[in-house]
Amino acid sequence: MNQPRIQGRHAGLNRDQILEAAVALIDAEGRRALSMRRLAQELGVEAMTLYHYVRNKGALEDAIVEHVLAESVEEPDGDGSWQEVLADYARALHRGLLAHPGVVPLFATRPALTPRGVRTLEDLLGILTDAGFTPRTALTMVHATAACVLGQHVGRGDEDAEEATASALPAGEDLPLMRAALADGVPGLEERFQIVLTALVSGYEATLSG
Amino acid sequence: MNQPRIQGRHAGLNRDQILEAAVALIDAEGRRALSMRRLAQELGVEAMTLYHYVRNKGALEDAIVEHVLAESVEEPDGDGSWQEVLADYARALHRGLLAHPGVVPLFATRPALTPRGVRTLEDLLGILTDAGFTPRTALTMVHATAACVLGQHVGRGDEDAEEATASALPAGEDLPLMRAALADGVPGLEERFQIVLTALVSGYEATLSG
DNA sequence: ACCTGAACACCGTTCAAGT
DNA sequence: ACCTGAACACCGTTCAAGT
Repeated sequence: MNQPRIQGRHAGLNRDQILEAAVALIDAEGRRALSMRRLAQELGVEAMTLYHYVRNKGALEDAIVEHVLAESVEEPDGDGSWQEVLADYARALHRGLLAHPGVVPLFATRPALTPRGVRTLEDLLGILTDAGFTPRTALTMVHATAACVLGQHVGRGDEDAEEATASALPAGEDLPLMRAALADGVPGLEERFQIVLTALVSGYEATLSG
Repeated sequence: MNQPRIQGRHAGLNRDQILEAAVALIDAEGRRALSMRRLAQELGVEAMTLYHYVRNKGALEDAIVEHVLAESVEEPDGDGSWQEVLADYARALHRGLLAHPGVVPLFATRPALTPRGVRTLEDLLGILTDAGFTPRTALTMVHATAACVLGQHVGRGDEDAEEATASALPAGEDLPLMRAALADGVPGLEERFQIVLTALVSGYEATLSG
């Protein structure tokens, strides 16, 4: 990556290389490590070079979000109940965010889900409307579900914030239920994801029959 | 706020003033405007002065999150079904985030919900365990619900990212369901919050009877 | 105790210039 | 076309010094 190179010569850079390097940098050193200068260095190039491929840092962050989404969420295969298809979609997003925890905060700032991937969305809407939801309700459900999944990942901060919660319990106070709840360890991300997904799907079912 | 003041004299600053100024600054100019130097200027003080009240910028951000939470979520009153109490909790958080959209990204980076407010949490657990949930499930439910609410707010970015979604629809493509879904305008934050809250509560109910 | 000034090692971004 | 160097207006944070 840090090969010296004759000045003024093409570096042979392209947009995807930049995005992959950016994601790799974030995965390795956290999102605070992502700066135009640092990323350029990682690519063996001067910072200004990057401005030939992205308008500015904001656009770079948008592109990173898109890149991670495109990598984890794929088009639903035709078969399976709407419940399974929606759950698969949620699980794919969940896995994508698990794989790149450092990019989660970028989702928090950037336009979010599916400026691209409209095709995937259309397919999802098809399956949901076939099940009896209106197009508008279906779209709201998909967006809402994605936002719930994202929400579970947000605020996990520097990994073991969860440990902190446990030890931050005021020593003196009388909090029997909190202590009982934490006896088998702090409920983690996976547990929250599971309970949310189950509840949402079963809640949407109730909407349909009600 | 910008009164001149004799150098070396006490500014009469305190932590709450700093936090309120910080939230006001974020509300007025967005979270990118929050810098130690800028906040200090707003308080008529030198940047370094702030370091007497907060360890560093990260600690300041944590404190802002706590401050907004404390302001919006209050202890549940004893009566009402667990469904109503949980919904009230979600609505309070929702309103708090609506009131301070600029702080939403801070929740995305910081340890999140309830380093303080453990009392509120204990009360919520009491109501949920009375209804038949185990303490651990109850805690997971509360955290998961809060994360879902937060998730709806995340990625709203600079307000009208939603408009962008509508106009970003590829002109040529055949997306009848997307277009039908968007015919009455893009489903907004409020609509997503509503559908999620309803689905979660009804989904949790199903867990209980199942 | 509380506040400041100068300094250090960083940022994103512009612009004109190199090959 | 693609890359660079210098410059501008910022950052967070340290440290020693003022009152």
